[in-house]
Amino acid sequence: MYCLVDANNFYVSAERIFRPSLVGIPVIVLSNNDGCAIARSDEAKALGIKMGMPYFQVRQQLPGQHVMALSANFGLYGAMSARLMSIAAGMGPSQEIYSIDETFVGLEGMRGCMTTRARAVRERILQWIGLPCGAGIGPTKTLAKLANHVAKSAERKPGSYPAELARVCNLATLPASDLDAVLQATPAGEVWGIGRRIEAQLEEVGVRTALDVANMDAAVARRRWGVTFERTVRELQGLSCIALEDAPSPKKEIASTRSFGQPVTKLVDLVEAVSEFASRAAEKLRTQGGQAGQVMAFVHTSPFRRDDRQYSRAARVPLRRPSSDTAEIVTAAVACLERIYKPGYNFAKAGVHLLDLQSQDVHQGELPLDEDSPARARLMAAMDRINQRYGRSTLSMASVGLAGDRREWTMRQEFRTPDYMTRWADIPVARA
DNA sequence: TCTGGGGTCCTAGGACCC
DNA sequence: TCTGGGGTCCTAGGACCC
Repeated sequence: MYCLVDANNFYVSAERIFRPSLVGIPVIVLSNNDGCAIARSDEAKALGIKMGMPYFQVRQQLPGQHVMALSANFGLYGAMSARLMSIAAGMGPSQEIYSIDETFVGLEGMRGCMTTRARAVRERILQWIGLPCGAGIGPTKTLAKLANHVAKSAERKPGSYPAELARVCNLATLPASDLDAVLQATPAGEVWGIGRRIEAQLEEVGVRTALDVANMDAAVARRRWGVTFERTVRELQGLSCIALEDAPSPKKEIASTRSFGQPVTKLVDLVEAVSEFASRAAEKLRTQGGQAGQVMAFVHTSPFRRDDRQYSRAARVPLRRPSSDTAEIVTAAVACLERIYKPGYNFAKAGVHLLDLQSQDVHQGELPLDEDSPARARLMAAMDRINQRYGRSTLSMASVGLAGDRREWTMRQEFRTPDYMTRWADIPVARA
């Protein structure tokens, strides 16, 4: 059994805690560059402002509305998130922090009424830190997510679901017919794991609600849409397929990317930007105690500027050995950039990814042999002595290959006489 | 004129091997 | 003139999430 706790309009709610004057008016929080709306208060949603809507469109469409727009303050949201998570953890024995404003809590072994418990936790969060939340409970993570959606909708859109499911919704205690009704009232696209693309494809075959999805044949689901979607179907049917990840797994990839404030065309400017991104990424890497095996950089033009010629490319370079050194990572990122840069384009975005991450504790051993070290000369001397004593190629560079006489490029010597004087096997034998 | 950033997982297809 | 079957590994790109 799982409980999903999730803050309402998290960024906006976090801002309102410190600026109560924002309560009751339309508020949106903007992405970097003040580009588009990434959080909206209920009042802003009511005005028809969509998630991800560009800010300039908000201004065009709602001239007289006095929508309060704030640039994102991620430091504030992070600090608020940590408090939210620690209070929500009291709900049960295990916890997965799923995103900045959402957490799954595992309820295994818990006694008593989970609905009551969730209500208490929700109240505590509201009272202690002022964040309004919804909570959903279900036998699988997908159903807990769905329950959370129901809890929020029932609270804010009266009539969408039974009113008693508002704020805290426990699907596990619902009679089967009521559960079916809830699933029936939920569009397929609201289900966790069903995005726009799959929703449209499901629509084509007449699958429109969460109930329709739950009634699908798992084998058919897998054949057409793959295992990820099959898991979604089975989870809706009540079979847990997605485990709680209570220990945050180390990152497999670290990225630092930005859109530009204005189009960039010159290589020098891109070199600066990419160097900056690479530095930020290297910092993050060191924070998690990791090393990168590869560095990737990309640039692309703006797909929104229809009249511009479009260009999008990425390149990657392996590091000689895994590193978290800013200088090495910047050098590699700039080398990528120089391979992909083309003049004559309006670049809108660039970024750096660090790949093949591994822990700092893992080391590929290596002799400390810089080219000018005295040890290097001794190494060569030892190599020569060994080869003199045991025969040429006893020690050689790996790039020479191991094929020996079968190598393609060696000269032809089909008629050579034996090594009478320098090879034991070839020494002539005198017979009496 | 102005359209975010950071992730994960899966799959198809190419390269390669025996 | 004729050219199989089975497998692995890697990568790019799609899809999804918040």
